[in-house]
Amino acid sequence: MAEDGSARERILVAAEELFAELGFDATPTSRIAERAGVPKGLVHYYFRRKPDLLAALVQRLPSGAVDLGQVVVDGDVASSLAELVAVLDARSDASPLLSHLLWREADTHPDVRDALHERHRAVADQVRDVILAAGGPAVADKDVDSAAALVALAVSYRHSVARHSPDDDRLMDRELAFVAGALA
Amino acid sequence: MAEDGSARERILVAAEELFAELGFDATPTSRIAERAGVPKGLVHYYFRRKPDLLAALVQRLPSGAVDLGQVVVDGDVASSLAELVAVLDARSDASPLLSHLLWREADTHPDVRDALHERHRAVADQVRDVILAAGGPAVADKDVDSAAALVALAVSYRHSVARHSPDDDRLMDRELAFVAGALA
Amino acid sequence: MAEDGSARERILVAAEELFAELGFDATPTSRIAERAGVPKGLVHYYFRRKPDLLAALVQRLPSGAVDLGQVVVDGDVASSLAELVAVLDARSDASPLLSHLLWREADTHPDVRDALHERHRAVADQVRDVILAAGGPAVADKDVDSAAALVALAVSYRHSVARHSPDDDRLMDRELAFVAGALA
Amino acid sequence: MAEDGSARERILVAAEELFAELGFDATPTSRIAERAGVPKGLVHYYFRRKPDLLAALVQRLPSGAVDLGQVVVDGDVASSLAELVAVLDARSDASPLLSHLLWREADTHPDVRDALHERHRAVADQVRDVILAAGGPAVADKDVDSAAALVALAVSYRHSVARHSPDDDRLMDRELAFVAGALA
DNA sequence: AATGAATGAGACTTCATTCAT
DNA sequence: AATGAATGAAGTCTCATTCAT
Repeated sequence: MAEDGSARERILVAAEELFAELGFDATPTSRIAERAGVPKGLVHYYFRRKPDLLAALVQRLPSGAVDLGQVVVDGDVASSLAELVAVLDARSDASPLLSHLLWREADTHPDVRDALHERHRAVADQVRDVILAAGGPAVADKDVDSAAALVALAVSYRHSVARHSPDDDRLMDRELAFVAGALA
Repeated sequence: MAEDGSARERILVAAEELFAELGFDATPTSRIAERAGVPKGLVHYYFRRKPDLLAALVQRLPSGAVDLGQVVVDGDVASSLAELVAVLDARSDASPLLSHLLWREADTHPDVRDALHERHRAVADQVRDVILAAGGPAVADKDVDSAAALVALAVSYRHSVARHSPDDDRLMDRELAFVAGALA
Repeated sequence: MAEDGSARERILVAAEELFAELGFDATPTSRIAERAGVPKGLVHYYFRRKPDLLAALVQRLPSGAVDLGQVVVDGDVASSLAELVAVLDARSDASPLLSHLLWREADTHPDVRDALHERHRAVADQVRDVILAAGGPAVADKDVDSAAALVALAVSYRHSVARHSPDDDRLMDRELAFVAGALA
Repeated sequence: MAEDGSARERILVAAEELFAELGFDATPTSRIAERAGVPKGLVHYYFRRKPDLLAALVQRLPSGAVDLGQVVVDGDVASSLAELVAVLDARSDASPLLSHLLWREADTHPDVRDALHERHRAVADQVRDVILAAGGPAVADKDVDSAAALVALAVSYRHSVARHSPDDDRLMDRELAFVAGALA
C-alpha cells in the first residue's frame, strides 16, 4: 500500500527497475515486493514463477510503427533520422530500463531474445522507410539497407549501454549526419 | 585430471564457456568443476571467490594494437577495413565466448565494464587509424571519427551478439563498403 | 512441528543447550534445527545469521535487581548473603546453561562480553548493597568492595564452571561465612 | 624462515596466540602456518591433527610448585600472598595467553579440562600452604581453605578474563589485604 | 483475494587432511 | 625431511515456491 497504481502494476515497475539494476538472477522476489511496497506473497500470487515477471515485462514493450508522416522531412534525410531517433528515445524513456534489461537477459531467456530481435528488425525497417521516404529518388542507387542497419545499431547501443549521455548525444548526431551525407 | 591442459587452465575454459552460455550468476561453481573434470574444491583452491574467475578471464583478453602495416592497403579503405575486421575476428575466435560474456556482465561487474569500455575505445581508435592510413588526403575533410565509431559498433555487435553468422558476414561486408564509399 | 512451544522458542532452547555443550563455533545450525525438530531453513528464517541466535539468547538473560527487603536479615551478613545467593541461583536455574555459555564465548563475541561484564558488575553491586544493609554501622570501616568482589567472583564461578555441585554448595557456604566473619 | 627458534617451536607459539585470540575452532591451520612463517604442510607434518596442537600446548604448561622459601614472609600473610601472586603472574606471563585459552576451551576438550582443573587445585593448595607458613599458629583456628579458595579464584580470573589490567592490579591488592586481614 | 510462515534444494565457501614428489 | 597441490566433507546462508488461513 505505497505510492500509486495497482499492486500488480507496482510490482512490474519494481521488477523492471531491479532486474535492470541487478540482473534477473541477482534480484530476489522478496526485494521486488519490498520496493513495490506489497507483501511478499503477492508477487507470486500475481506471477506464479519469477520468469513470468520477465514475460509480462516483455509484453509491455512499447511497439507499433512510428507514423512516417510525423518524422519525415522531404528531401532532408539527416533531419528525418534525427526526428525518428527523438521519437524512439521518447518511447524508450517511457520504460527507461527495459531496453537495457532485455539486452542483458537476451541470451538466457528465449522469450526475451525473440522480442529483442523482433524489435531490432522493426527499428531497422523503420530507419530504412524513413530514409527512402525522405531521400526520394536520390537514394535509389545507394545501399540503404546497410545505412539503416548501422543507424539501428547506434540506436540500440544508445538505448542499452550508453543511455543518452551528453557525449552520446553528440556522437549520435554526427553519426546520423555522416550516414545522411553518404546517402546524399 | 581429465582431458588436456593444466587443471587451472581447464577451469578457466569451462568458466568462460558456461558464463557465456548461462551468465555469471546462473553458473554454479559446481558446474564449472564438473565441466572442467575437476573436484569442486579445486575451483576455489585456484580462485578463492567466484568473481576472481571473472577477473582472471578479463586478464586473458587478447590485447595489443594490430600492426597497421599488416592490414592497410594504400588507397583502398574498404579492403583495409575488411582486413582489420578479419584480424580482430581471428583474435576474438581465440577466446570465442569472452566478448559475449563481457558485453553481458558489463553492468553488474565494474571490472568487466572498464575492460569492455577500454576495449571498445581501442577498437574505435584502430579503425580510425586504418581509415586515415588507407584513405590518405582524400579523407582529410570527412568525419572519420563517426565512421570509426559506427564500424567499431558493428564489430562489437558481431563479436558479441551476432557471432559471425553467414548473414552477419554479408551485412558486415556491405556496411564496410558503405562506410568506405562515404569516405571516398 | 514437534514437541512443545512455538518453533522459535524451541530453536532458542536447542541453541542454548548446544552452544553450552559444544561451544558456539562447534555447533552447526543444522544440528540446532535437528534438536528443535524443525527444518534447517526455519532456523535462518527466524535468525538470519548465526550470531543473531546468540544475541537473542543474551536478550533473554534474567535481569533486574533483587529486592533487598527480600534477602536482608538485619545484623546477619552471612545469612543475608546466603539468601542472596539462593535467589541468584534460582534465577540462573531458569536458563541453566546460559551463564556458562556467556562465560565461554565472552571473548570472541563483543555483544556477549558486554552483557557478561554488565551482569558481573550488577552482581557485585548487589552483594555490596546487601552487606551494607545487613552489616549496618559495624562494617563502615571495612573494605566492603573487596568483599563484594570476592563473593561475586565465587557466584560467577559457581554459575558457570562449577554448576552447584554438592561440593561447591559446601564450599560456597564456607566462603560466605569466611567473608562475613571478616566483616564482623 | 621467519624470526627465531625452530619451526616446530614457532608453530606452537603461533597456535597459542591464535587459539587465544580467535578460539580453537575459529583458527585455521593455514593461518597458524602463516603466522609461524612456515609452509602449510609443515604444521600437519609435526602435528598430524589439529587437536594434537592443543595437547602439545597443554604439555608446555609451566608447572611445579613455587618454592615456599621464596615467597613466604614470616608473620605477614598479606605480603606473602602478594609475593606468590607475583610469581604466578610471571609464570603466566611466560605464556601469556595460555591460561586464557585453556579456560575457554576447557569444556569441549577433556584433556584441557583436566589440565585446567589440576592447575586450579594446585594453585589453591599453594595458597593454603603459603597462608599456613606465613600465618603460623595465629591462623590455626581460621577457615584457611575458604580463604585459599577465594584467592585462587581471584588469580584464575585475573589470568584468564581480566588479564592484569591496572584496575585489576588494584583490586587484587585489596582483595589480598582483605583476606589477610580476616586471617589476622 | 491476500498473506506471511514455512520449506528444502542448492549456492558459495572454508578447511582439515592426504599425498606425490 | 619438507612441501604445496589437491580433495571432499561440511557449514552458513539465500531464495523461489508452497500453503494454511
